[in-house]
Amino acid sequence: MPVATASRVLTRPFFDRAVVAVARDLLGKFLVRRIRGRAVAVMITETEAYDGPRDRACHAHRGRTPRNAPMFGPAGHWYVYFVYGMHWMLNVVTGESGYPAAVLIRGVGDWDGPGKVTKALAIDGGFSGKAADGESGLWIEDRGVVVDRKNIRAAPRIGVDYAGAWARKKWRFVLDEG
DNA sequence: ACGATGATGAAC
DNA sequence: TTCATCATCGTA
Repeated sequence: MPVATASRVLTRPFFDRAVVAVARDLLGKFLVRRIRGRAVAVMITETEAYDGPRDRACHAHRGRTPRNAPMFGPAGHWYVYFVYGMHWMLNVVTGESGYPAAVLIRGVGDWDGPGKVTKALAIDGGFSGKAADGESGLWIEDRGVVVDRKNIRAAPRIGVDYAGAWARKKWRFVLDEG
């Protein structure tokens, strides 16, 4: 007899909203990675929003390229890219198709730093453009964790000083310990 | 404070 | 084809 689970896989309607709202709402959700039949789940504790062609910190600011193409696609898909010759960055696409926006998963569980997240869960560019679902082996679940608004801290995004005024927008969200 | 390390995109 | 840049991390 299966036990009713509080776990719910997040689908397109969750992601098909304004990117800043999605970034905030992803705190307390679980990133789940299937490896050899096992599901490894870790709670999302830090995110950043990248919002469209006008946001100078967003990769889509300079238009569509082969790399950032997934950002222009439908919400609920991964955008994964390689930086600094070493690290894979995991983003999930948000908003309506054609509008390039995505949330960077910066921290999960005890792993602070987007490069550590992908390394720990064996995530690489092969996921870019794939759907965030069971088929891709990487998805996000709501496991019933209730996040108090008071435990969410908003701060400027990391590593985007080149973006001028856009670098000062508080589009980074951190889940503080309750 | 800095070097590792290589894909990306824009310029030529 | 070259070149500067880069949504980072570990070590000093």
